[in-house]
Amino acid sequence: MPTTARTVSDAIRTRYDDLTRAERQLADRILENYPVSGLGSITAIAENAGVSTPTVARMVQKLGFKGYPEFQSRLHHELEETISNPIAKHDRWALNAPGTHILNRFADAITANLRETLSDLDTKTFEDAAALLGDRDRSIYFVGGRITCALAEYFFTHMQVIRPKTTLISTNSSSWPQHVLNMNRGDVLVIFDIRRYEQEMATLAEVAKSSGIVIILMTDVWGSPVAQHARHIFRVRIEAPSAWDSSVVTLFVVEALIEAVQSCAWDKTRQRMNSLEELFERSRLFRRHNHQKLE
Amino acid sequence: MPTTARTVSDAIRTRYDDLTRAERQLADRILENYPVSGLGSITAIAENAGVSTPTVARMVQKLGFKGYPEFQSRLHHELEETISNPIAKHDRWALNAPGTHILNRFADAITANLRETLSDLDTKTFEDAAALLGDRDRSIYFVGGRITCALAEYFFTHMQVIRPKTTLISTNSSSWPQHVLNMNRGDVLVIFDIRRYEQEMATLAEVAKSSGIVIILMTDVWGSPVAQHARHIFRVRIEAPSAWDSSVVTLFVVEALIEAVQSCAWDKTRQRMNSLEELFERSRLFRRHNHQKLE
DNA sequence: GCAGTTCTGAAAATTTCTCTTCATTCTGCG
DNA sequence: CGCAGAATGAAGAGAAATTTTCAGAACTGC
Repeated sequence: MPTTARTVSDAIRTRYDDLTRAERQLADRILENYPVSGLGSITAIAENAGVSTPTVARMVQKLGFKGYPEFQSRLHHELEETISNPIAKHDRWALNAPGTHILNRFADAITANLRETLSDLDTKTFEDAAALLGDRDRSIYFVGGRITCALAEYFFTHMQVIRPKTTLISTNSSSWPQHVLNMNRGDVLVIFDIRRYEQEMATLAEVAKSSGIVIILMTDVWGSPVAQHARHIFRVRIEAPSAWDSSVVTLFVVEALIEAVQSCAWDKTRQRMNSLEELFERSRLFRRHNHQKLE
Repeated sequence: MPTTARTVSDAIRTRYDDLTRAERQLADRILENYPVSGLGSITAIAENAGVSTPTVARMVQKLGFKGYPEFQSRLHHELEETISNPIAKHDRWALNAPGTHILNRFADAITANLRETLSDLDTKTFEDAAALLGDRDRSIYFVGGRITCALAEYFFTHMQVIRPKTTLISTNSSSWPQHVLNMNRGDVLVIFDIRRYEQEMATLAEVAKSSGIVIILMTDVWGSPVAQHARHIFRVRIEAPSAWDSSVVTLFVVEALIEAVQSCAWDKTRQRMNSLEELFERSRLFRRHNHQKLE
């Protein structure tokens, strides 16, 4: 056992750079369901990772173990420590932190939020919203509040790659009138409005709706005033053991929507992404100049 | 496998009366440290209980298993269920959608990412990073790439409320030199660099480090080139059933850090937040003007 | 492209594990 | 005490796992 690493996972990570392709594939698989993954025989672990047994044997030796049996016995000991420690039972996510550590409390809260949000979420709302966002005849606009503008931006950045006609509206409401002016009947406005609802956001929604704009709203369970103007509403749980609300589940919904839209019309998207790739490549060349100056 | 018993321990207990002296001694030993005791080979378990290997072989057959391997594999499965998080076992999150619906697949992937990230995360890294970010003597700078700049912005927006001397650096690298110029020894640079690592980011890190700037890096498990310059590294799992990587867990870490920093020096933070509240109130009044115009 | 190197898995060699046989030991009872 | 019957473990046969070898594949640098 290497003296530098305390656990097997440490050993794997510290030497990850030295591993070969097949070995990394194996290492990833082991870490994926750690430490249970190492329970079975060398054959089982190899098959599970889609590599040959010699690869496993070689890697564990590379990691500093005498052989697979020693590797496995280490794993057994770690497992034993995790299991026999009563706190370790279920409620510990970060293995080397107490159950009350902020990381563990946060993890509990977020999974609860995710579970509750999803069990409340109407699949039809999701499908319909995805279909709207995927409709290339409609322009899409994104707007968020002080905190949520980062989410709007994240959503926008991805959608911009996937399809044309996407616009990010600044959080600063003074720019809103001209945006509304540009919108056409049937266009889609994605609004993020979460606790500390901003009154102007409701006004924006009202005005937009009366111009025939379709509104998709991301909000919390208490419901923003925008709700009455929105066609599709995502009510997300945002409670966290923190002075702040959590945006993790909101981001989850955003990412799921991105994937839904993307897979909807993969062919169209693909070509667009390739073209963009090239452009990014070129702009990277541009930027290399700047970085010369930076040095 | 006996149909009556759900678990191995059940099987042992229901047939305990039929066991012989040596078998009971063995059974007791197995139950004593269940289910970890059955991790090793039949030889190990026999020695541990002070009986011979045939005794073990006979007993497991008596209990209804075909042989020791079957017995052991049952034990492994039980262990696996105990270890892995019960919430993650839900095969359906969104109740009215099939298990293969994108929402459910995403939820599975994200909880797996969360679990793996947290079990790999060194608590000390977390504490140390939080302490750095909470140190009001140091200026904090945030920078992200094309996708991750939204995360940097989210982090920045919160930290800005919590403490002074926070700066968001534009993704556009042409602005970087002047920022580096402004930084002082001991200042903190939070870098988001995830897959599709950007070379200039590594250059920025290198330059910053040589000026005595402390770097905190949020990256994926493959490791960005920035890693060699960073003092604290958060390796986050980002795999999702999508053409895109998931930033959900990264955002989780960010929020946990925000809360850790905030609770660190709550008194100082509180006063600052109150002052800010007032300012926001006033600016809201400003904005009401705009919205009058909007109508 | 090509030579040299590294990586990889099939297969054989080796070790270890599991199970069965069988002789020995133990237990209960007349 | 001695015997029948069950229980136990030593030893070996057989099975499975682990390691090593080696030849082909993949990659790298020129």
